[in-house]
Amino acid sequence: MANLKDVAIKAGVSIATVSRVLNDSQKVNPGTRLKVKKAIKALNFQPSRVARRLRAQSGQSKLIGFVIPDIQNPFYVDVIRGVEDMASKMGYAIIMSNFSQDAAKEKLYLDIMRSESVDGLIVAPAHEHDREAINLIETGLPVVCIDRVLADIDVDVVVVDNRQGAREAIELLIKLGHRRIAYLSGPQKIPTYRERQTGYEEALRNHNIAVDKSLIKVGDSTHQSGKILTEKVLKMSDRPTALFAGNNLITLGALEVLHAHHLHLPVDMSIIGFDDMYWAMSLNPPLTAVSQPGYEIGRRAAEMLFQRITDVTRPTAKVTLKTKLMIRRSSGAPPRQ
Amino acid sequence: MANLKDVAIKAGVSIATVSRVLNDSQKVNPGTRLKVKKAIKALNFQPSRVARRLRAQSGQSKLIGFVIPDIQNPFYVDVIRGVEDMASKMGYAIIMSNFSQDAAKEKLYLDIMRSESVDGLIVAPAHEHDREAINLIETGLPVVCIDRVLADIDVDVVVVDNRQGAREAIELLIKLGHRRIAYLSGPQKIPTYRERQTGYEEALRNHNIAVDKSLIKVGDSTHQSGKILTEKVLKMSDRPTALFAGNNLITLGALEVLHAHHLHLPVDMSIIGFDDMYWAMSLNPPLTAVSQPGYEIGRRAAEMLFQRITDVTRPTAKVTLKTKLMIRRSSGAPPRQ
DNA sequence: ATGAAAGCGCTAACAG
DNA sequence: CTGTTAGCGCTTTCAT
Repeated sequence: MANLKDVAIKAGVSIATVSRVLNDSQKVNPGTRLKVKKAIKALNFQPSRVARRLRAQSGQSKLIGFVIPDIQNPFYVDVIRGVEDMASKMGYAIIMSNFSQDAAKEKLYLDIMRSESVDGLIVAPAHEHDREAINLIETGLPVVCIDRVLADIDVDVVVVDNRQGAREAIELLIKLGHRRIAYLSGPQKIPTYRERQTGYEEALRNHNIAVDKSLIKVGDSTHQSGKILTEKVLKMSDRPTALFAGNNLITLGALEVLHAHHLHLPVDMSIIGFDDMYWAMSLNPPLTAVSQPGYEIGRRAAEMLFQRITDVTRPTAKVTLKTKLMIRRSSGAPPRQ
Repeated sequence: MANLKDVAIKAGVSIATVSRVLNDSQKVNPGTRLKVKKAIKALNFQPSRVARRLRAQSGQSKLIGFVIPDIQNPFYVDVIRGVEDMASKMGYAIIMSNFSQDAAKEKLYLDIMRSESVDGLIVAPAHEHDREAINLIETGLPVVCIDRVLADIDVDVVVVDNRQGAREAIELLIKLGHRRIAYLSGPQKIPTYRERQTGYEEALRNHNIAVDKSLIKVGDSTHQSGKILTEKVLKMSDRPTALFAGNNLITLGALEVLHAHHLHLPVDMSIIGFDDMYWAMSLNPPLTAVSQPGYEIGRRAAEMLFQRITDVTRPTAKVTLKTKLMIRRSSGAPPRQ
């Protein structure tokens, strides 16, 4: 690969001059500039981002990192697109890593990001006491958390109103006549699932329906877990008439089991999922879902990160985005009596 | 961030010694090693990958890049996981970028990868004459192509037997009694779609069914395109009895339209999709699909890349993986007469 | 307007 | 076994 020196020689100038035209800083004689540009093109020269970053002070690398909890979850894919669009608009490059909910990998990638001298990082902490994330923030690196908050530390964050989103979903089911509604939850240590549960319980209480703890099934946030929890629900003697799934992977798992049991949705069982998917209408019946604005979350997070990189001292902010209940057919009609 | 020098001072040794314990190269006095390790921990020191990479000769960065055509497509998500698992097993870090089928972005990210001094790159070329990809390979950077081959250039590649996969799918439909089968294709300039079409036509010819060009609908590789093409098919006066969708996004779009028209699958219309998804069983009816081993493609591609990085002169190889027809209910029973 | 040179953090060759 | 030192490719004073 050609370097500055090669270009300088070819153009008959010093490397400083080449660097100047590269960054079109200061005054460079138009003639010289042209010569240099020609040399750059001729050599197919690309400045090394690595050398640049080594030289640059923090905040000037034009590089951010994004550490993704689970790339199999379409929600994060939306977030990625949002981050990316915003970043490319601002002239930033992104490096992303997926840690598949594996704590060791999370640490590994967080370390890599740090040692890649990123200007800042977007992180979805594993849970609210995520030591890795906290340590990282304490080093002073600009960080924006998404999806999940962190306890005991002040940090920029963009989240969604999980409680409200869940409540609306449950209220729809109640309005439709359901009284026994199961909640298929992800791990309780993840705050989002607790918040969704709070919304679930609130809706029930508001309508004078006692919360039956046996209807709250807790697993992890995977497709597989959705299957297991749904099987459990179907085995119950006083089976609920509706399901509220804690995330989209759980929803998909639940649907698989429901279909396998040849249940007719929504008549035999109603279901609402947390997280919409662009292909929710390809499901049969089309899925009623609490839509999180994943793209917007990504966009806002990137935006906040750039602001913090520019001004490290600005007060931290918490942005809470609204969910939207997408009413389709899976929530359906009143339950059979 | 602490650097080598800080650690050296703290441990009372030279930076060379610190570097040695870091790379546990050569002999270092166990006592000294301990002191250094202690200093490293105390300062929470992390060697800069940037500086390391600047210093390293090509092939020693322990960093590979992966440029993804469309992260919304679950197929690539599987590939990512395969690449990642293999890479982390081999001690490589990955940087990935998604270009959302946007040629300008593809070039941008390819350039960034190059200027990040990656040791090698995994690429799914936009099409077989993708200039960017070809230029890149010509610079001598180790590259492995996946999913799509490149014309006129010798490069390592791992693909799938698209022709065979498509043929099996169509043969199943024929066996089920279908005679009029539509193919919802992605862009013809992408070789995979042409290969799938060849398989489609072969199956038809093998069973003495004339190929009706009006049944081959060409769009792009998106969900939206799947919807449009399916609407077209449904408007045909001599509507086909089965659909073969060119990729999973197209499949999902097709399903959405089919359900919207209240068609009963597979009785009113049978469908087989190219590309399986882990939630194909969550669809109703469960989707019959040609499963591409995405994870395995990623694993193999990473493996080949590491081999090429180690030995640039080895002859290039083409790995062709088999697809597997996952017969579920959407392909269904014979068509109504 | 341009060039010379220092130095970002690290590794490796060489000396001791 | 350990220290000294020369760069890797670039940006940025400081001179000219």
